[in-house]
Amino acid sequence: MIVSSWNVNSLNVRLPQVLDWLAAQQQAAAPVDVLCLQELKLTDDKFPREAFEQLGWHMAYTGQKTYNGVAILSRQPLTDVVLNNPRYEDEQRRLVAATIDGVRIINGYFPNGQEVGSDKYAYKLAWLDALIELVREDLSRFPKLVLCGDFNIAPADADVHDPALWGEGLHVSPQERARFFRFIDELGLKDTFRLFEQAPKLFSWWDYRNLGFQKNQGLRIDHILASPALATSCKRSWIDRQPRKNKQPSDHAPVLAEFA
DNA sequence: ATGGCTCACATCGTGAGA
Repeated sequence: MIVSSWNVNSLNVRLPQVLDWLAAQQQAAAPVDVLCLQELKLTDDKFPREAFEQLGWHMAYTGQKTYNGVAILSRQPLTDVVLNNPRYEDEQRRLVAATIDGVRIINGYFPNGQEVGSDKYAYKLAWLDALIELVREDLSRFPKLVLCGDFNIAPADADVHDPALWGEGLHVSPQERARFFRFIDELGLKDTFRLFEQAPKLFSWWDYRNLGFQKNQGLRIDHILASPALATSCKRSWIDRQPRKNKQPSDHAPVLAEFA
């Protein structure tokens, strides 16, 4: 099973690119089985369900106008679909979970946080705390579990193009990183990307401004975490930079992980 | 160097993203 995650920054704008990307993956030796999307920026009635259904995809999604919105597309049917975190009252549509072929998939668009110390930052931390409890609970029911999406956290300095520049700011602050590592150290999840030898300076997001992509001034903030029972079968984990080279690209690139 | 770009909006400047 290949699981992928892509913050598309408006599914309205990016739908043709998503369809192109999926078609290209179909040509690969091991095609994508699951695609988790974030930042749909559209309400459920505007979700392009038919476009995906025609291609045989099953899906679950929850969206809102202008902001947020998440979806899971799957070749196999989804069961036990949960929209949002039942443990956290939230107007913002940031979480969708489903079980696919015995694997629990939790897809999140984690809050940005805007600025360390702001109200939105406090919301980010509280949202993370509630997610940790949700994942803890799900792990007891689903030994094979994936937590993926746009975490808006760069876990380590290796995930930052210029650690000195970013300092302890948003996406790299100790409080955000501490929560990321609770998934790892406390719940036992593995950052699939770091299970393998990787080249330096590989990122999943680059600022639109100032030629960020061309200069590779990016962050690795999109992640695929896997439970211990699943991580043992992880064969590779990588980032597909290709779509970031598209005309009118998302500022994020898809991340992928293959499980035997 | 905090801007620069891109998106959405009961748009034509503003807020948000990261």
